[in-house]
Amino acid sequence: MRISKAQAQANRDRVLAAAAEMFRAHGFEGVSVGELMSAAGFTHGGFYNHFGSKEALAAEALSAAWTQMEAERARAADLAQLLDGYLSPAARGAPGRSCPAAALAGEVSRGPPAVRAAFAEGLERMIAEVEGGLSGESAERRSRAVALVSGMVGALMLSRAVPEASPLADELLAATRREAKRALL
Amino acid sequence: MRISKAQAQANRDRVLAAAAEMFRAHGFEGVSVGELMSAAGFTHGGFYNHFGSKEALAAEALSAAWTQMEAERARAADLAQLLDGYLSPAARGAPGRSCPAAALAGEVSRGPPAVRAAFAEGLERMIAEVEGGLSGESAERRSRAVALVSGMVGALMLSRAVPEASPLADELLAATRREAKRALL
DNA sequence: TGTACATCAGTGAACGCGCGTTCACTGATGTAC
DNA sequence: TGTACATCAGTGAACGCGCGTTCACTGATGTAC
Repeated sequence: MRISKAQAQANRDRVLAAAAEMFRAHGFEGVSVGELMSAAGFTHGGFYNHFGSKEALAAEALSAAWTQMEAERARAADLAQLLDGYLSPAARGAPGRSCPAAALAGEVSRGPPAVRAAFAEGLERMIAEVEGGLSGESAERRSRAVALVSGMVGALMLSRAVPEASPLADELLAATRREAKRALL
Repeated sequence: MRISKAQAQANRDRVLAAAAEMFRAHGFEGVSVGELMSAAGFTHGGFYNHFGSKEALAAEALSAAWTQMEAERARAADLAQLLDGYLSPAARGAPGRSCPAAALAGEVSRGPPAVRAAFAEGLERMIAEVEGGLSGESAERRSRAVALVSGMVGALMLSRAVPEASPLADELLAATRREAKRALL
């Protein structure tokens, strides 16, 4: 049965939103087209009415995830607050709703150019935002922002890779929070 | 045809070494049992004479990769040299022969407990080694080492995820090298 | 030391399964007149 | 405004394929006597 254009667009958005969350939670390879469509409330066959391939969706979902994360970041008053949110146990336990880089960097590094480009675009915006929260001379700020973002992403990833509820898992988050704040002052 | 015990052990080691490299280069899911055995010079059927499952091999190969990386690290005279090697374009281009954490953290975070345990064990040794290269008061050293390792792993991963040969790819490596060395002094 | 037999590493065909993608079909929506 | 027809989003069966794993078989190695 055909559907109104507005409804079709809304349905497409539902699939994209499900992908942005599920890909972060389980990885690109950990989610099938069928699971994705089913989570959005459809059967798998209609997928190709909206997206050219699973790979094309991956790039688009990655961009959507970055956009969503920017809205989240905008709620932090300053860099210290952003750090506390980013490196929190809550973020650790909700990969589907937190940083795309921490969730997907590994798969992206083995992925197609379109996905890598979407990844880099969002990462650049995150670096720019962190840089905006730093004080000091300009060239030095950029370098510090890049290193800080690397530390944030690395800490969150490692914290998730280590056995759940191990002391090291918490230590990985706490150490970067502490050292980063020390450097901010 | 049956084979001598020594030969069988050597063959098992060949498979394990191939796995330690190929898993890092292409991810656990990016390498099939058949490809693995073929790279080691065998047909796929014999795999289960040596390993209980692909998953069991993953845990063992991860440990092997960490051990190999420790031998590599031992060649650095001090922390600055270790940083330069770890965050080099050469390491970036050879994931199969560099840090298991930077190559596999994402998949490990969605993996079984045995794999996560093997991951954490190697990571703890890396942290301890970095801590040994730091000066200052003890409790503070540990925290700095944990944050430093997070930054190193994050920078290498991100550098690989971003489009090849982009300025950002080099910048990610350079910024953490620079900021980490500044903090060492 | 020599002989007979059990063991088991490696081979390659076969298995069941889930995957991404295709396709004929349906019927409400959009459009031409 | 009403009518006839083309369009196309969603459905569900079907496709070809590669995967992890199993299995019967081979024949050199290891072992018991």
